[in-house]
Amino acid sequence: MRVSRLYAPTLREVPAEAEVVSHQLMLRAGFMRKAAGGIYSYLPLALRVLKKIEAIVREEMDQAGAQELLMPIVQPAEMWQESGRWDVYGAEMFRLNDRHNRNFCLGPTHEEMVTTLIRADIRSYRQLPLNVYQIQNKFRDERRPRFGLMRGREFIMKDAYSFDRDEVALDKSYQAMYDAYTRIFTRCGLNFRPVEADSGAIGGSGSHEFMVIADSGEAEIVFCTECEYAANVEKAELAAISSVDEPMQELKSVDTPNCKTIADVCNYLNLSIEKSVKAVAYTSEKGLILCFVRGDHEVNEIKVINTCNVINLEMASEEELTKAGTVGGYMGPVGMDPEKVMIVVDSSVMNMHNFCCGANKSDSHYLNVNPGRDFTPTFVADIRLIQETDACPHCGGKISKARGIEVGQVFKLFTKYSEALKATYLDENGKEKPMVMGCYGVGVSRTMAAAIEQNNDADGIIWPAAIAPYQVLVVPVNVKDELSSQMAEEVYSNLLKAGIEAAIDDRKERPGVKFKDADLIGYPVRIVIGPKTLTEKQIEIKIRKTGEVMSLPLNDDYVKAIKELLLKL
RNA sequence: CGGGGCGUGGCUCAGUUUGGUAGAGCACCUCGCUUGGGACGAGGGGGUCGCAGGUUCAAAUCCUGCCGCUCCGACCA
Repeated sequence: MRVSRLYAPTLREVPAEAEVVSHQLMLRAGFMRKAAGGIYSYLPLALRVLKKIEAIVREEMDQAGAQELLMPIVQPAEMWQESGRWDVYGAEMFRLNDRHNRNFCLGPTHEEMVTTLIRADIRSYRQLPLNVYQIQNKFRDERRPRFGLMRGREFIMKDAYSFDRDEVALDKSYQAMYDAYTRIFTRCGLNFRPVEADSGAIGGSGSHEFMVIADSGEAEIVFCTECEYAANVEKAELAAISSVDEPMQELKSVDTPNCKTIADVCNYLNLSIEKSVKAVAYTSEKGLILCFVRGDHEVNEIKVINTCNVINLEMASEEELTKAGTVGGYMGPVGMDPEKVMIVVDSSVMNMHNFCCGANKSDSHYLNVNPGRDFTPTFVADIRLIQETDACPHCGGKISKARGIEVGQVFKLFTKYSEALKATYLDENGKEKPMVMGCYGVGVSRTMAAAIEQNNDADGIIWPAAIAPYQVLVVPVNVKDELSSQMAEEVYSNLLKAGIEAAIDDRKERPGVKFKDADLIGYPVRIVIGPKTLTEKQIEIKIRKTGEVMSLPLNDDYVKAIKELLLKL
């Protein structure tokens, strides 16, 4: 590629709309341009990176026994109605009508499509297992598109779906995908970690997310410093904390004027925060949900959703609290009717004795509250968020927190869709059974952004060589200097002949401009050709990642040397 | 959806308080000069000031409504 012809307009200044570094750099380096909120055009450089990532994904998917196909983006409403998700999916689904006013959507995912496809063609256990995948644009009308490609409304995704005869076979398919994902992200040169993930209503140990470790990541993960355990904080399971046993004391009401937070109350009553219980109120389609955790703990909303088996969970309004006979800041389980309001109590709270909590009226708390005697929960469950002071749920070791960008997820669907959409097969006894499914996603465009998030410096992007748009840039320092120009062309052409993806900056620009753009775009290797080294019959090689500069003699060996160098980047 | 901020040439922004000729830097075009880390000089092109109403002799500026972008909270590759 000749940079003089390359459509990659670089910007000197950071566009005001970009907040995170990957977004800023992709705009500045001429990789993409915005069409609307969360919707972008990929310019040639970005497309090359995407194709590199896709090629790696394809190789590993094919290797793992999956077959590529391509399903429609425009999907009829009927199959979504059949699975029940047409109404559940809500505002996030891009919907449209055809000229006959029939309902369609732009595919946010393809479980319905693939299941209705497969059910028509697969009838026998002999045709299983089957794993199909596609790479395609997905559409989700996000509440809040942000961070450039990290959360777009249109994005590129690889989605795979496995069909097996039973759960044992699903485990094998799942493991094959898990291993393929590990290879994919390793080959992309990313620092990532698979973590246990919430699998929602489907339950079981059925999901892992692949997280690229980055401070700008939207997800929070915990990992053990002593064993292999790693999980999304949403998922991390916690055993009930036991408390020191002590005799029950008499329930007592105390005045706590203007003590609306747990810190206020403990301060005012001179009480240890571990002797207090705080409440968080939510509303859902099943009504009000009051959650109780120890004062120094936090509620994990995902766990609440799973425990109560609800879909929508929102913070309750003061009005709703009044109606339920309580008041914000002074909520407590004592005297609440578990028939009218869901009372969800964290299992650690059930081990506490003589604790303090709200009395459901202003400026008033109870002391010496005891589970069993003073209130009846609707549910007792692990509903709290893991904290860094907690022990590893697996080995009891010390845990640490980090942030991550979710670039992939593997998920056991079991028979959720095959039952809803009647995708069945006949086993060897002629018995009809639902296929056991799994689904596996890679955010391709997000992976590109994540790679930048993790690999950049003040000068620009530092592409891992495996996914760089071009691997080598040849820079003639001054195109008017005939010898430099000629030698640069020769080196460029030799690199191309050797199968190296090279570009040459043949623009009539000053060297500073070319160097700045080279760093910004992030070519892994830069070769500078100018009088300074040419007089010694050498070319200068600079490694973008390390800043290391070396000279190579201008003979037949330099192409080989560069090839070897690239393998190490 | 709720809450904040912002919409002025391609990009970054000034001008809005106090209404009166639309500006700067970068980018772009021409010429000259320059060439190892975003040079310099001269000349030039490009803006319905987000949109629609209103107030006024006069609106980028004041008023009303709408739209878009962005950040903070509930969702997810």
